[in-house]
Amino acid sequence: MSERRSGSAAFDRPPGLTYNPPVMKWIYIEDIAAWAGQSVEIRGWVYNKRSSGKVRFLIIRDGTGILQATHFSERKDDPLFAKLDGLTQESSVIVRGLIREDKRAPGGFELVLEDIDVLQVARDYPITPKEHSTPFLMSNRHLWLRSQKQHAVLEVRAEVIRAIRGFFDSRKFRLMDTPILTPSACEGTTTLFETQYFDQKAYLSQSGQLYNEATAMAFGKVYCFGPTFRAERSKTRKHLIEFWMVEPEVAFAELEDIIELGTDLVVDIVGRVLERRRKELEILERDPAPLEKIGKPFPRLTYEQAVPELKKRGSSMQPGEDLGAPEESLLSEMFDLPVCVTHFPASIKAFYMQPDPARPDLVLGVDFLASEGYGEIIGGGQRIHDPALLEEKLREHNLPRDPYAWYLDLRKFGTVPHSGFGLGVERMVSWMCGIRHIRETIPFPRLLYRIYP
RNA sequence: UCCUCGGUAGCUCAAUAGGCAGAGCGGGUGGCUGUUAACCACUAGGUUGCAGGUUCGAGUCCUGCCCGAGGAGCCA
Repeated sequence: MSERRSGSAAFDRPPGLTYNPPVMKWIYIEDIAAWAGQSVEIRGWVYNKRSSGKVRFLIIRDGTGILQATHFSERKDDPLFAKLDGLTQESSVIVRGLIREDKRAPGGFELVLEDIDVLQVARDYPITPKEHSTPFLMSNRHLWLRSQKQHAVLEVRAEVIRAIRGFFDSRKFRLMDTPILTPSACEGTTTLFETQYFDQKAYLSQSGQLYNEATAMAFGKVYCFGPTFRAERSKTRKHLIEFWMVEPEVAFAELEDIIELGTDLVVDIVGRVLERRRKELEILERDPAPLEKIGKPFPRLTYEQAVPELKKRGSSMQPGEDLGAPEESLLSEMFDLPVCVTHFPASIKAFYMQPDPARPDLVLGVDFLASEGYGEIIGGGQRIHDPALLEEKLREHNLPRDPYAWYLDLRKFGTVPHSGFGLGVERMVSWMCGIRHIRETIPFPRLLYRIYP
């Protein structure tokens, strides 16, 4: 240990009050392979430690990876031993030493300790390297994020989001952010969070679609990507109260165009995750084989084709009813690929959906059901472009005309057929990761009975 | 909102038929020269979710409440 070189006079001061210029290069663990044979500095937290007489193993994480640091000494009173033995799980440290390739070390590289600065010895970290219950971990979500599996899920999430943005940006879609505070319901069916907007009521957005329709008429092809809020008392593994959704909208596009767009998007995301997040899938013990089968085209069924197939497989649903959770599972068991279900009865869908010209009782909508039973990942379709028909549907659904005046304007000034859909980011991530419960696919999930932390 | 299940040490759980509330992990102390959720020994740690009831005696049985989980409906 060299007091001067490491600037370790800071040991006894509160961290953050002094800055000691690094003498060794500060690197991240994810870049470790490039530094083999050199002495470097790693700044991170103690993940675990082990010891055996005159050897100490310190497992360090720095947010980008995990690295084993080692120290040997013949002397029982070795000053580094004293420091190492005082460390606890999640203590913050700066370690310096030589990077060496070693097959016995997890990850293939280890750091031979030369020096360590202890920023803080953490006391009583609640998450131990044994099993815990989900409620306990959820109450400690702010700390749970540090563990390897949660880390891997959120790396995949970041990759899915990069893939989505890359997909639309490269196809020259314009990103048009839609408002979160809105004056009224988008669809009028689901429950909205109400809030005060100075002297009037406002609602948290449950979809950017209606505004997307306006920006699509201004920019041709657009997408919005943001948080969405549903005040539904749903309590299942597929639902979050606050979730992220990407919604493209394309002027002049019809149902077929949007099905192709959705298919391309899903194939692109899956390919990207397989290409860049193999390591994370491995940590999550997610078998990549089912994902490797994903390619164009996806199997298609109309609602009316699906109903008898479902009955054959034991469903008790009545014609005219919407697909329930058991129906979703049955359909996804039929194929190795996501399934597109189209042409639903108008009665079970939103007011703005375009009726099928051949069958006015059906609408040109599409739901994409992920394979392996991960449920609906995309919902969308073609929107009504005829002004008179839209007015009629508003009346049928008992919706007030005034709040929709601007929406009706879109059909008044150069109306065109147009289509779009919404893709739920968390459902996509849970499918990619093979995680059954959606609550682990977002850093801080909002659930029916949980808003802490 | 409805149905089902659960709440015992900081955490994960056990406790025969109603009869002295226990173990592992984590913490502390000591040991071990290559550990991989290391291991071994010792040690501290309890308002059994809350309120009431039955009983000589309640973690266990009864009533009410609180909290949570799984599922349904709704959807991405």
